[in-house]
Amino acid sequence: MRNPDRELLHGNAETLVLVLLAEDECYGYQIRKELALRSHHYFQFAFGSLYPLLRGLEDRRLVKARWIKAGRVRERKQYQITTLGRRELQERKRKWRQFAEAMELVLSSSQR
Amino acid sequence: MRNPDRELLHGNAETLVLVLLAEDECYGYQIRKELALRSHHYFQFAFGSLYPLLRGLEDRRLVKARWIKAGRVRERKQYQITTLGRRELQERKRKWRQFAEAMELVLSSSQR
DNA sequence: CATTGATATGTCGATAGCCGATATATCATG
DNA sequence: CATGATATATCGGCTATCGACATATCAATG
Repeated sequence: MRNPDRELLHGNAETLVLVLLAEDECYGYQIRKELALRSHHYFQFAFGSLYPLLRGLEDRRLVKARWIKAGRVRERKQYQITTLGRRELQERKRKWRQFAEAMELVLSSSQR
Repeated sequence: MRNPDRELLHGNAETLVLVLLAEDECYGYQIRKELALRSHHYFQFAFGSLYPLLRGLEDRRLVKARWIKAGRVRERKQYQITTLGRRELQERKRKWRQFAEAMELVLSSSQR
């Protein structure tokens, strides 16, 4: 990806993808563009991260996929979030905020 | 560690340790306790993470260490942050907040 | 008509960071 | 005398992310 700090992304990449899919169905390439847009170009997912990640979500039934061919030979694989995926997203959002809160507690404790 | 979500910690463990050392010198076991305290028991570093991490900071000259023997045979290894370490901490804090901001941008974008 | 860049999906091996298990040793408490 | 807290350390394993590579189409530019 050329994500500015790849270690920080750890465990959050799937969350970000699920956020988009909770809104509307998307295909891989589009997800990448949309995440870049919404994060003011902070997130720039590597394809080597994105496609295996989507496969993982599919295997765990958090999303389901179908191929769309709109005149092109190389089709798009469109993903839709499942009910299970929505539940997972809620849980992940909660955990992220909990983590971020704990981080801020420590980071701000030393500024006295 | 039994950290609630170990993936989320990725890349931030060193930052948390540096925060404490920027305030006052500490030894490993103490750092673990203090981080638990300040994060309302969210962070519970594993020793298998903590000691190699401290060694890494030492190797990169972000901290320096000395052995303290206060009557005990098993001594404490006390760490002090260096000037280089303080610079690194500022940079890491900045990057963390940048990352957290990008996360929130995406997470909140779907709540319309 | 040829080249370039954007679109589009995918695999594979490498890397990095954190953890569990294990080892060792002292000291205070009950 | 046993247990739990204190204290440091190593080693192998896991998992998420990434870089490099492969493949293919289509639109625009010169």
